[in-house]
Amino acid sequence: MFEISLTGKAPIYEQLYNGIAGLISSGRMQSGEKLPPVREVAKQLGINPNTVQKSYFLLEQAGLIYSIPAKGSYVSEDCEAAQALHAQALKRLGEEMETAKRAGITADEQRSLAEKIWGINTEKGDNHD
Amino acid sequence: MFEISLTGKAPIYEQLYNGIAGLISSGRMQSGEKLPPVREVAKQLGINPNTVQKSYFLLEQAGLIYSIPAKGSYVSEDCEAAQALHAQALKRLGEEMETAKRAGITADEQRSLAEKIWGINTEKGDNHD
Amino acid sequence: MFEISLTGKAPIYEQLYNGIAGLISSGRMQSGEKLPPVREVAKQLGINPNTVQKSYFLLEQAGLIYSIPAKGSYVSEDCEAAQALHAQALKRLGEEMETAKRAGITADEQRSLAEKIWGINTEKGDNHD
Amino acid sequence: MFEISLTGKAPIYEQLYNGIAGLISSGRMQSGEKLPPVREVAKQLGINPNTVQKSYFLLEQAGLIYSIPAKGSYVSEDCEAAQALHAQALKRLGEEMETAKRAGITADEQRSLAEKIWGINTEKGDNHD
DNA sequence: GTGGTCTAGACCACA
DNA sequence: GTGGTCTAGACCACA
Repeated sequence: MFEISLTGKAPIYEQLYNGIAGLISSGRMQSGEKLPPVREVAKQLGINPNTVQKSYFLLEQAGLIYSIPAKGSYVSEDCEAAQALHAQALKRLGEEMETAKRAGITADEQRSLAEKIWGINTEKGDNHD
Repeated sequence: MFEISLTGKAPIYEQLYNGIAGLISSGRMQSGEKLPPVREVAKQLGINPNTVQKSYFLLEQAGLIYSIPAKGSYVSEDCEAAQALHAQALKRLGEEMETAKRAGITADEQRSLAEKIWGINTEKGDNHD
Repeated sequence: MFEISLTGKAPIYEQLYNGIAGLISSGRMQSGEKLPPVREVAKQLGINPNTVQKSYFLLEQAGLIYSIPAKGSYVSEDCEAAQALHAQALKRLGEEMETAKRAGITADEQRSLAEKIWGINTEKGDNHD
Repeated sequence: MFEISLTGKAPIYEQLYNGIAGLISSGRMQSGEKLPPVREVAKQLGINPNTVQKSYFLLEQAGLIYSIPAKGSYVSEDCEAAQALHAQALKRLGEEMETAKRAGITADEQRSLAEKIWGINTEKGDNHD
């Protein structure tokens, strides 16, 4: 369902938050789609329902989902929140690139990395415009 | 001298470590160059000398600096450590790009960001605008 | 017909109760007027008939409406209940004003707000601008 | 220190949040002022530290305070958040007034209430302008 | 069954 | 001592 790493440094609730937020902002979860119940996620991931609850709570606060007690949680129709999230992801990537540059990563290294991740990156004569 | 954020989530000693490591791996601090004394850094940043000490200790462990008791700490001549650091920065950038992609950042957005940071990527003969 | 918010924090039955109670205490629903049938309200609002039933039950308990089995529900002639409701609304507004004051809302801000909602407060002879 | 009602309907963490937020937005807690430690508040109020933690967490998220692990929590210097809070309190008061009006509260009743709470409300010839 | 709140209590990194 | 995370488990209102 969702993926988390229990050994990683990032708190579980944050991993879950980011994972779900990513699914929403990238369109892999659609507006109105129902999220799995708190307790089920907890059972599947082998973590405490409280931890899942925290993630859902934060997602709701961010406007990405809405919860109806006794019914369930659903992806929000509000696309403002998703757009804000996208802007935030962009900002973060920019900051990380700054850090990388400061650490001596060259443009070539960056570009080669990006190609691996996003696929061939329109190097020469492709008219992607 | 160095920059840290007291309110940020990252521990102070880690921020300091990363900051200095970046200066070294990117060549802005040269081999043999003397680092400012622990106590001075602490006073300037308004933090506990123990915290600075921890950062220096970790930098020494990583092979990036060496300390001569009663003299001071110096940037290491050993370039292995710097290379390892460089590899690590690359890895981290890769991970962040993965995360960004998962969050819906497109190749185009990434490229445009990279160009702002590293300047136009026209190292060889590619004329991609 | 009536308005409710499924995503809001307040329980549906409470929203419905308050909405109808407001219509009665403000005179927009008259004594003896027939309320729409439980099932119809439920269908229109897309909620469970039990939930509507609960609201009607509470309205009846409060003396604001009365139900005749197999005929329907009607706004009560009893004005005691409506008066009690009015007193309750007053009390609530007072509490909210206390909260607002504690949050730093000034008398001026309050007054300007009230004027927007109730219209210019110039009932008697006061010429305060 | 702070006040909460264990019998009220509003969740404890929310009462605490609102109480502290009010102190900040109304200027009774100053920028940079230290908040009492989570555990101490919990002990004084006879509630669980987790509940206090939740309030502090939300206050930090709202930008009203910032927490430095192992040091403490402090009122934020950022006045944007406090302004947003003020705007929010205004909005809420407006909504409550709308509700009150819908429930049949008259302008006179409202004004008389406001006078009790904010003090004499510049009715006639006072030149508060 | 569902989301939400809360307690009791453990543990962690950090200062 | 401090904020922060997490578990285990209880209980609630509501649908």
